[in-house]
Amino acid sequence: MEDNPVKTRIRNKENSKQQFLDAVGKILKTQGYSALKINNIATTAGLDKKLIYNYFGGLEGLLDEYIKTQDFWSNVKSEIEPNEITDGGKEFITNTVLEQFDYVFRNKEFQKVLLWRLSEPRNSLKKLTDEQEANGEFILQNIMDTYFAENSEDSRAAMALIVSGAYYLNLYAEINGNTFCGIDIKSETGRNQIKKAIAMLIEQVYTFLK
Amino acid sequence: MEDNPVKTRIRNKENSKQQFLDAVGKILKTQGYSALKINNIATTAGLDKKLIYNYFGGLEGLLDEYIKTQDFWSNVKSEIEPNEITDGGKEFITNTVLEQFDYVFRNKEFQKVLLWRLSEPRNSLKKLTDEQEANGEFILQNIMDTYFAENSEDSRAAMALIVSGAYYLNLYAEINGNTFCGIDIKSETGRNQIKKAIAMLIEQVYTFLK
DNA sequence: ACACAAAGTCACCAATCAGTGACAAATAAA
DNA sequence: TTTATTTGTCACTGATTGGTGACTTTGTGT
Repeated sequence: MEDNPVKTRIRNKENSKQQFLDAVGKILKTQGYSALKINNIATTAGLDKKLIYNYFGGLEGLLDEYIKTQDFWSNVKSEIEPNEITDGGKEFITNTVLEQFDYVFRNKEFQKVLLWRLSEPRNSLKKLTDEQEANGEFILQNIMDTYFAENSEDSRAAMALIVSGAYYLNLYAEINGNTFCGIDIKSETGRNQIKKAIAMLIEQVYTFLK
Repeated sequence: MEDNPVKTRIRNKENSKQQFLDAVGKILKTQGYSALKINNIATTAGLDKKLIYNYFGGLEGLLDEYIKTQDFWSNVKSEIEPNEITDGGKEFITNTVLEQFDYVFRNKEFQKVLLWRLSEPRNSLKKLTDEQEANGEFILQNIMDTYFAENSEDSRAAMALIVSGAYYLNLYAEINGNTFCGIDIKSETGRNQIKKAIAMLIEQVYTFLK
């Protein structure tokens, strides 16, 4: 057994800061962004709320710091070499969207961040969004635009719809929704149907808009 | 000018109930569902919060009652006669989805209800969802399924993605987001691109899955 | 005019919230 | 060991929240 009758805690600023950041993630995942109150966070972190003011300048600073540390689109900015693409990126993009579809499904924290972004105006969320766009723009310009040429705008709009749909269906299925168009989004078979449709729609975009 | 030095209000229960329901809609539209506090609603309605308890049994009852009165899918359950359909419903469905895309864009209250539904588990929201599904099922069964036959599941999955995308893009554009895949969803030109893509994708579904 | 019920207001309570100053405990420097 | 700084706790304030009992005002029926 441990040797401290009176529980003593190692004091470390960076460590404590991380505990607050972790608490934010945990609360977000389990209770949603509306539960991100300063008392709740302090209790979850097991530290005093005063430290949030000392270390982050308040709740806003802590939340912004948390958002800054997040990176949910790492799979999108995978080190791809445009030269190696021979099919206009069809396979790469299909795989990326399918991966993202499953990733959103698995990662509840990401779901809540997406929801948070749809719900509350906030500079750091806006910045997160801009960074995501910047990542996507790389793929769009270097891979899709060169392939679709004068149809690139149409292809972008189609991709926007498909990717958005993949996001929405996962958020929808999580709360208050089981089926969409009669498809059970949380079931294995339902998800496979959606995935098949994603691949099919992208395929159609590539053939029709060429 | 009015004749009352001391402002006297006509006392009417049904009238007051409606004022509360209107207040809920107004707050939802302007501040989002998280601002639906009992004090806020009472102030907005210009009545005492006690009446919310008297008339609706509390905040929950009022919110449930509000949700019950909403019907955002009236254009979907338009009186359509399956017999009159000759193209498998392609034109009808395309128009319906395009209408819905613009309707969500215009109707901020509907946007907030959609967001609410994605955010908070609630029986009345679940019921609203089920009713929407039931409406959609009519179209799916009587129009699409007969046309797509053995491909009906694939067609449903594709429609789910397209409709979901139309919802998500509007929610996305409203808060923290300007562009998605480089398309400005709130601009006239951007929306036309999305609409073109919606029509194109549905067209492709109809030709490819037949 | 009167009584009575319905409609509505108000003052109050308890719980929860953000924020802060005073203090205690641990660590590092001397 | 002593001193000083950092790290952390605690108790308190003031504002906001949901909820309720006692009250006043209005309308209605006799």
